[in-house]
Amino acid sequence: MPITIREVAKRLNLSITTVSRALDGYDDVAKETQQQVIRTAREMGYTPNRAARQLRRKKADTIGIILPASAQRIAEPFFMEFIAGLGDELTLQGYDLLVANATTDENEKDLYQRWVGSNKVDGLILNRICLQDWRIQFLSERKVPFATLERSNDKAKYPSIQVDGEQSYLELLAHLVDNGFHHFAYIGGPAQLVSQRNRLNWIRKATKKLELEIDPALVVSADLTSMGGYRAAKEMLEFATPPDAILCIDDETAFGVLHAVHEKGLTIGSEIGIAGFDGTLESQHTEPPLTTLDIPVYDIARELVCMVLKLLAGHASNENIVKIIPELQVRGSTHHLV
Amino acid sequence: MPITIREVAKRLNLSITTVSRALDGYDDVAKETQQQVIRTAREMGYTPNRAARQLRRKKADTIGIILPASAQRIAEPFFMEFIAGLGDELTLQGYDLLVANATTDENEKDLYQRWVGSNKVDGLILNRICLQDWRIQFLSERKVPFATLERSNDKAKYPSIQVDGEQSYLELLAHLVDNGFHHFAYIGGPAQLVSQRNRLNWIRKATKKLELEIDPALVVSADLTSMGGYRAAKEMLEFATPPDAILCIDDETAFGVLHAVHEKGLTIGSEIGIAGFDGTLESQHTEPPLTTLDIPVYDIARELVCMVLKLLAGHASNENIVKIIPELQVRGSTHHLV
DNA sequence: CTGAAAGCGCTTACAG
DNA sequence: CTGAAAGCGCTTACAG
Repeated sequence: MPITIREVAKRLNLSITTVSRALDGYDDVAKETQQQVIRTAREMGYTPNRAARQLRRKKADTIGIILPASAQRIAEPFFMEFIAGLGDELTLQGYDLLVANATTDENEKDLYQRWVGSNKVDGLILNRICLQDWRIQFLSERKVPFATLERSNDKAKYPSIQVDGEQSYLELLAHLVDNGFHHFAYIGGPAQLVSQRNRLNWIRKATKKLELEIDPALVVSADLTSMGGYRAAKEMLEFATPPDAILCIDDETAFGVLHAVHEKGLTIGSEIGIAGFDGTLESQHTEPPLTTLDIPVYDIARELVCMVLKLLAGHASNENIVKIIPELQVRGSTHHLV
Repeated sequence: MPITIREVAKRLNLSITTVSRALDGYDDVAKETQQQVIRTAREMGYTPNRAARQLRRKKADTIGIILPASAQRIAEPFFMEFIAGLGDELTLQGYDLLVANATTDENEKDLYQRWVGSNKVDGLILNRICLQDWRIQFLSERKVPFATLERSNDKAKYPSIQVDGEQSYLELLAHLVDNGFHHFAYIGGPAQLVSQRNRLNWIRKATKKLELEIDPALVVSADLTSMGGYRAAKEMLEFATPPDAILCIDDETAFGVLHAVHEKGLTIGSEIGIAGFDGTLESQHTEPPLTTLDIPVYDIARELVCMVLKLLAGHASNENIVKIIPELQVRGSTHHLV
């Protein structure tokens, strides 16, 4: 039943061509006609049919994000802020956000294929990038615009935001040393993740620079969930020489670590230090509040949207790389208030 | 460049009519023809163009959710789990989820108008229902299928899930009393919210039944954010007779309360009790873990999806109301381990 | 400045 | 069992 352009045209005794052009603001329409068309369309409650417009323009006015199967749940704070940022910026720019949560790897491929093949989205946002990432190859081949958080090793050209944490980790480790911590552990994620490789590298560089040792037995991989962090911490706290500082690949992992350490009965901030990464909103409200390397997740998401939309508009270099430097947020989990 | 039905037809020397019907599984197509069509389509990587199909069928295969302007951020744990549930169930059923985050009330109305007017979505999911809710009237008038979490006072007919916490609050309060707490506070949300009215009612009923008093000065309204909970708690902890137990409208509010109480230096679980509502994943990992009235947010979301899809399929009573009884999760925030 | 017409890629009565 | 044709609601050369 929605009103169509034809009905608006009939009411005004105009052709649908003129109505269409008036609404789109073409300048070859008489000012007065345009005014009338716009007013009447509004009065009648006309909204252009999306499907028709899409079919004609071959554009969906929609950007998609497919959460990787490896993510347990969208429900993690990081994703929440990320999606909020995407949604806000897209809405602002008149686009829509299509979200899917892949359940299995197969299902994930399927989703990409369907969305791209059926023109459901004009572009995509990717995160949790892997060192070799089939998604990047798939989309590049098909020339579908996309932007990513972190870059893979693939040779393709695409805009992205890249986290540069070398200096930040140096600051974090120096801070920990200042507060009397020496015996470091790192709880990371799957080895194929770019962020895992980078963060571990930065930690190694920083420890070398500060002339610290890091026990290989204390460098472990969890799965970016608080449950994973909990289990990993549980285990290493029973070692003969347990760590006195635990660095985590992200805040979510750190939440689980906090829990495990509380259970162990250690005083966080003095007996043991814990640090996360991301600076999620939740990290402010843990007990004690979590020291973390803060990246502006919400703004990163918005920037990624801008990158893709620029690609769509055609006025953008394909190789736009924005660097983000994490900011050390010192909170109670790594230092002792005297 | 995507493959169209025409190209598949040409390759097989068939008409597009036959190809279309073969793919849709009509039974008036020769078995063998059908097999061939399906195989060839797959080989060629054919995916039906969504816009064309939508235009023809007048169906978008998409369900939408517009997060109310009142929600500060999608980034809250509740929304995350909710959206995860919606997304998972929809993907399973071959539908897509369209998400928008309204920024202002105006913008919110606008979004509803656009999505409905332009046929972008076949149905909607609503939450944060108000006692009088214009969204429900708007959608009912236009006969757009929707399902809600909580019911408004409007007379419209629509499927919904309703939380019934009367008994649960009685259990919670009895538990608190058993643990030596008497002086209750409630930090709620805006008065127009159905959940605010209900939860406060249940608390009043329970206190009456248990012959407890509740100081009117300790019944306050925050805004369903942890910051709001933090501020409200900060304030009431300075009262001449502060509460020794704080009930919160949701977990998010409780997170802020925990923070404020930690700052005050009180021992949570013995000196003061704190309880939330929702049973979000995060509530397990606070310090101490948060006692809460747990509702299965993820499953509720999936059920709401099923309700709307049934409405779309035409085989559903419009007045399907499912009741959910919150389950008391006793954790460290309200009791003292001896 | 305005309109008649083609066509985007499908689905679906209708005819054979 | 298969195909020719209409039409979903737009946009956009093209003609006037």
